[in-house]
Amino acid sequence: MSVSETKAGAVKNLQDLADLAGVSRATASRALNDNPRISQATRDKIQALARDHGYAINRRARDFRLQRTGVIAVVFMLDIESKQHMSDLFFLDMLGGIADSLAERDYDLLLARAPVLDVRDLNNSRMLNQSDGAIFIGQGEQHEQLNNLARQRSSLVVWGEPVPGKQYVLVGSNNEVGGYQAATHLVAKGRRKIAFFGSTGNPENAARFAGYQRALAEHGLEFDPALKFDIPFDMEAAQSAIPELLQSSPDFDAVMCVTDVMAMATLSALQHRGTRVPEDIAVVGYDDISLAAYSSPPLTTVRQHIREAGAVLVDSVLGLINGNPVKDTLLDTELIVRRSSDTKS
Amino acid sequence: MSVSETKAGAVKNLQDLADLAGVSRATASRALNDNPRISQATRDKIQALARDHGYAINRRARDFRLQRTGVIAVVFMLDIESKQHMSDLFFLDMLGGIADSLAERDYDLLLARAPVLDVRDLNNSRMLNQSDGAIFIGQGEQHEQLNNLARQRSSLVVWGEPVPGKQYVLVGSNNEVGGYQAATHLVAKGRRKIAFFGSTGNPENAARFAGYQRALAEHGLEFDPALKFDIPFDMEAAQSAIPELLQSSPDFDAVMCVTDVMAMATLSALQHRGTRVPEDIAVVGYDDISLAAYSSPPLTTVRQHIREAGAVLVDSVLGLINGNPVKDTLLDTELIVRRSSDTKS
DNA sequence: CTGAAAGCGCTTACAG
DNA sequence: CTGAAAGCGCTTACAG
Repeated sequence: MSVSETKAGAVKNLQDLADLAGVSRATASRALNDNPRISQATRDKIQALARDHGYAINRRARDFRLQRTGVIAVVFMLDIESKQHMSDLFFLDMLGGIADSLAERDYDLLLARAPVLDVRDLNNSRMLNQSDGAIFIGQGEQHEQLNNLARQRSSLVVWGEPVPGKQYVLVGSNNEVGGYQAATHLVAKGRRKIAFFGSTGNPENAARFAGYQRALAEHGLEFDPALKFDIPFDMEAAQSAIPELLQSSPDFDAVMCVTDVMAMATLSALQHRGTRVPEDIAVVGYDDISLAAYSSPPLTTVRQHIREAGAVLVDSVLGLINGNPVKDTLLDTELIVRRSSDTKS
Repeated sequence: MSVSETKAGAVKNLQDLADLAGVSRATASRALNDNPRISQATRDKIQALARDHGYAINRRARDFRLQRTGVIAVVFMLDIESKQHMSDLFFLDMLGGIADSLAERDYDLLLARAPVLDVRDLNNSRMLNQSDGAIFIGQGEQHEQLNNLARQRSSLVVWGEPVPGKQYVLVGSNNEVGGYQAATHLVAKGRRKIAFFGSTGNPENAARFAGYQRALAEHGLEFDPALKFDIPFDMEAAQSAIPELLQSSPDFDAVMCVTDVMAMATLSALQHRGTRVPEDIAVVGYDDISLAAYSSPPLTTVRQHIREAGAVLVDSVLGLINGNPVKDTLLDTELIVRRSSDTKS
């Protein structure tokens, strides 16, 4: 028993802990890291001491010493022309999935500071220089810039659509099949004039559109270019564009939207002009964001397995960091039928 | 992430830059930080050199040396009983506001790893020990635990409702007034039987409820306890609870919901059973999340100025870190009238 | 106005 | 099995 057992000396760093245990800093460090070179007895004793005194290794110092940052940057690529927002709910759901996976692996998440207009600006930015790796969500219209980045930096993973000539590791879901599933479902429900809402300026949407066209062709329906509408991502713009379009456009009996958020804006606009959904016009979205089940009516949509996607993105970027070979991943999509396309749901 | 060394002498640290400029590391450091003790000429020269060679101060090392982390932790307090999710859109909007403000101030954002059940668990966690300050969103039912934390750690700000005896800096909006605005609006629209949807287990909702009661009283309406419904935050549970409640409950001609997300679930349930909104039942939400304008019908709601709130939270926590006196802030709420309560909107 | 030196809290090759 | 020492990239009191 020492003279005074008061917790006079708070254990604030490794040196304090080593002093307390009567060993060197080196030994204390190894013991805490369970290095087998240290005797089991010593390890136990030091670990117990750390626990009792509420000491935990200072991770920033550790990372600094190990020349890693412990940080993964997450960059949301926004479609410039269409003013897509970070508040797109799909992005936010995705962010949650990534955050959880990173936390499990003991990495921090650094959020992109601002909408990135040009990836080149990132090259010397703090964001990329001071993270161990980066996850880009969406390719936007910057495929080439991403390729350049990938050539210079090793640990970079992109969520999106595999485009020819890409030089980065890609994780995505099968957009062509997703588009095909949505359109095929509408055809099966007896719809014949199926509109397509959304810009196809980025690879993901272009693939969804290709799937839509394939579905029409396979079912003997002719694609009518007048039924393809370039709706902006931006909710505000979409909200004003959609009613206008509904007024002047040829008739259709179904709409396939390129995101759920756009589909919800469409529902609102349709119902406001007295159109019944799904009786008059069926509506299908894309993503299956968490709110899709709770719109009125609940939204039929193509589910992207977002949480799983987050986990795969994290696994992939950490694989690259650790120098492992990492392959592309394409996740399956899944049609979720709800009342917006099916009175019986 | 390391940049591949194409240039012969890549400037990767302060020493390299100093060598290039023919000065000491100390001078280079001071020059980059625009220290007036260094001659203007030297400062200009070194800063230009840094720019030309793509060198930026390694912020991790700098933070480490300065014994700060450059990180603010953001912790979302979830209402346990009612299984509130982080995906509540209000939280996500708030997160965006905080992220932007922190980025402007050159701080990183560390996201809470998991739903926090008991704040005490955080006390020795990495999250709090290795950040310069923390922002808690919502008090949940853990007011006391927050008080304990605040006594031990200085730089802590809470978003929520001012409750008596709190020992932490608080930022919030005026929930009592918000509730009052919502209910008063419904009364003004001629509604007489106004239901209240939501759990009042946390201080914010309790205040909204108090405002609702005050509005009824001031307008000579009697509060009917049968019209107060304890709806869970959890969307899934809410979705199943609401239809049930609609079936067995006394009649009402309006509903005030404690969040927009709940209001959207209510819209969906009401319309599914054939109730017209707002003709039969008017619905009012709370928060004005970005999707509120795009539901069908668009949602009347009490706006919390979320982006501004994020900025104030960040200013407050940075104020505490810098040792400045920081006062509580109560932001105003604003009634936003849309079609869910007003056919003429 | 500038520099040499110490040190933030760790880890690890090297030596014993 | 354990320790002394170097060093990650910076900043700053101290000295000149």
